[in-house]
Amino acid sequence: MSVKETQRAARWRRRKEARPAEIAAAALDCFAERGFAATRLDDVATRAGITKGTLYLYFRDKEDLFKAVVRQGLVPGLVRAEALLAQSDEPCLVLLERLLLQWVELARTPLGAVPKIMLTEAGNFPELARFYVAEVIERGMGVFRALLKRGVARGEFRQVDVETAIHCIIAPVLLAMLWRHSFERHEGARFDPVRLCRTHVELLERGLAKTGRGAATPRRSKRGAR
Amino acid sequence: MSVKETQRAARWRRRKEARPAEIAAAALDCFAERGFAATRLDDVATRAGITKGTLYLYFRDKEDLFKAVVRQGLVPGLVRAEALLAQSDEPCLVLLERLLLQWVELARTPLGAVPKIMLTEAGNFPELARFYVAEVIERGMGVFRALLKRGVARGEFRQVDVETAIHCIIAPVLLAMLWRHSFERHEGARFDPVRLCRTHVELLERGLAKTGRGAATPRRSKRGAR
Amino acid sequence: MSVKETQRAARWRRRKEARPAEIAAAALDCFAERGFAATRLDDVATRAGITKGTLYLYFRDKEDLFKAVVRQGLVPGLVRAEALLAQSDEPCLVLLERLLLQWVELARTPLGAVPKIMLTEAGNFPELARFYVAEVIERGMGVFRALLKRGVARGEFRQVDVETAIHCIIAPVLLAMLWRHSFERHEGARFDPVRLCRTHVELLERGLAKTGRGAATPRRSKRGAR
Amino acid sequence: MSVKETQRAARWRRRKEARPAEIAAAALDCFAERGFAATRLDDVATRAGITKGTLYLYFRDKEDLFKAVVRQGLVPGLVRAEALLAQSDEPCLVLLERLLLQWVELARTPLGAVPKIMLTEAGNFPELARFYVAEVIERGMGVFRALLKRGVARGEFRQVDVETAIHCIIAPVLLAMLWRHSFERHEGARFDPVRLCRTHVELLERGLAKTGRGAATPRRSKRGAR
DNA sequence: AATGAATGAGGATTCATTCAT
DNA sequence: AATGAATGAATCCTCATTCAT
Repeated sequence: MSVKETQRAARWRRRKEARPAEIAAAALDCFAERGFAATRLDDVATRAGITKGTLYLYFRDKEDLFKAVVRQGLVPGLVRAEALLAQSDEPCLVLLERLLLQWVELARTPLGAVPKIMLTEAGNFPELARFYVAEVIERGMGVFRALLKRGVARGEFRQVDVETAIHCIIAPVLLAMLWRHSFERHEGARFDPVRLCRTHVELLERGLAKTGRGAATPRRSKRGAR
Repeated sequence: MSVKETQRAARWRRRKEARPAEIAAAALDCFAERGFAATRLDDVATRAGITKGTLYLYFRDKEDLFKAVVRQGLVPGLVRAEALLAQSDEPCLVLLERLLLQWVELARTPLGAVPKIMLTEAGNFPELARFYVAEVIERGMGVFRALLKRGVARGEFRQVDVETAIHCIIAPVLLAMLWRHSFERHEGARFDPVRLCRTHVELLERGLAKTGRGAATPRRSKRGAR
Repeated sequence: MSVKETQRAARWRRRKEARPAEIAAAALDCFAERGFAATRLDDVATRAGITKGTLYLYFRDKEDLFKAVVRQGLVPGLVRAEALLAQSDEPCLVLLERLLLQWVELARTPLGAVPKIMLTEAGNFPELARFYVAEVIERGMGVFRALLKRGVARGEFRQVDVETAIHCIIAPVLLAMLWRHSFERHEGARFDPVRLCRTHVELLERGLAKTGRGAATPRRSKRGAR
Repeated sequence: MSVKETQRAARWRRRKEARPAEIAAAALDCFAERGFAATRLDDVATRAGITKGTLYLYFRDKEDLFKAVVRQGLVPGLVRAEALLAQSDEPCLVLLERLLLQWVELARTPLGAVPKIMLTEAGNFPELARFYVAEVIERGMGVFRALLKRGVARGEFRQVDVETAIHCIIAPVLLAMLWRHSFERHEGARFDPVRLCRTHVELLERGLAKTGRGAATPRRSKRGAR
């Protein structure tokens, strides 16, 4: 085998190994645009620069492709978030804002569509749903759980129902992502994710703050036994 | 017309008038289970105890049927909310909690699936999206907009970016509904919508409260020009 | 039975007897507009001021209705034409023009659509086709056959292949009617049926004329044996 | 690419290129038998030896298929006619007869059914009607228009209302085609298209002839200003 | 006699998947 | 490894016809 042939073969192999990722990337774009069911494999193939038949060399079927997209798309961001949390020693509120801002950036990318797609397809892919809950949702919530606990432990946050508060914290960011990839594309009513984040953090800042004498206390105390 | 005939006609008419609602109810169940696109009208018909053709006596097409579901299912709640807001003179925070709790109840019913469906299908059914934005989203946000403005005007809430804050307020409730009708059905990780609401309101209570000397202010003030 | 009741009953009966004709008239309009297959019985019923179910009290099915339309619509004109031919003693060419002009007037009425519909549906209703050929076409051609023969016999026309010439004579008028009820409705390229008739008669005048020395003869004679 | 591969590809390609024509041919037969609307694509596919889905690889929809049939079936004849007219220098009457005879031959083939189909469906498929008027009717009339004008210009024909005369000239041939594909299939009353043509040309020969002293003139002149 | 609610067969179209090349 | 022609199941919607009232 000549050198040239070896190189060619190497390029081929590289090419072959890159293929699945290339296809998954193309698929993500399509899924983001139209959802799972409405995406035609023909379009995926075209966007990936191959033909429909070739898809089936790499993925058993449409579902298989979808799984690959999800698996490929979401973990890296989580790893980064976990690293940030582990390494940084900034005030928890600052960290919180940083995390949320980082996350909400996804809204602008096709990856931001994954939650929407998962929401849709969870029912049809129980196994994938399990994977997603375990590997993405739980892990993501884990980051915020750790942060909240740290905040409370350090006295930066007041005592809160941590598990529940997590939902309150992530909800607006998730909403931003869902919105962006659904109504916003077709309908006015746009809103700025970053601004949303800021306002949200502002609310949280007070909502989570330790306060012996906040204006809020009176009402709660009145409600008593409830 | 004899008495007998009148009765007969009445029964007919009652039947005819009941049909759309019956069908819409059956449709809601189907849509909730499989989404809009994946629902077969044949299934809807079967569940409603009629045949496919009969559907078309009452609804122009699938989208029309979905609109009817939305109108029948969601609009009454909005009307009630608007009425409550207009009539009640309770503190805004109390009203806020009442509205959120009322709303989050939907999570337990098939109606709670509608937001998920819309989020999912908005991209593929623009006309439906327009309808939903206009008839439900704008209107629902209108309620919270009015409430927030009233709170600020009366000095019950501090000055906030109202438009953005709306999203922060509704996000957790929406999230609860989406969750319930996607992952929760197949996957553990359950959470209690009511408890979520309470915690959320608790956070908002402080987050929205007017406070000259809250624990939160220091950091913000440090950030200055921002 | 009171006088009033008798009158009412009479009106009813009259009504009842008029119904089929009313319905057929409405059906003609519909058939003329959309053709046989594309006409919905619902539309016919609406136009006749009744409901779909009532149609079936008077006509076995759609085909039966169609037959009634044809039978009702076309015979009167033929009778008139036959009468004219029998009574008038004008020159044959004058009669010919009169007949054609009278006939082409149909182009402007819904009845003008019947030939088009028959042409179309002959294949699907063999029995109706038989009826139409016998009762309308043969009879109509009979009129022109008689006229041509009379013209030849009287020396007003030259010797022609009568059977074939009939087709040449009626073709433009038929074409006018077909055109009017098909392309003309949607597409420019309009033409005036009356003018067509005049030009046609003008051609026929010479084409049928006895002429020992017309400009035409030379070529024919050259072709000889043909 | 090896020789073998080239051949293989060639066979494939030939197949692929042959398909549309094969399908269109099958479609023509079906359309001729039942008309446009009544033809089921399933039948077309079966007759073409393929399945329904394959149709859609080659034709966007039913209308597109019909257009292909027209293009494939009728346009070549028009092109030939146009060429004949452009090249030949024979007397106009001879050309006219040649064109009509050529054209009337279609009556015997399934292609002869196309005018009937178009007449029928023009109302329900406006887009098709537009296409047909533009691509076939206008073009076909153009041939005869040119011929008539040439004849008049050269003094072979007398002055006639060219636009209207066109209709008189083509009407019998059209009628022959319509007849053949409607009543004649089910009903006696046959007639010979070629003979019709001859008689028609014979009439036209005289009808179009320049005549200073034809037998026809007297009546016209008597009617004066008309 | 009239109604009109209900039916269900029927057809166009789409697209994931297969397989010969 | 790659292709792309072919498939056929799946689903929306229409409308002639029936029949209980």
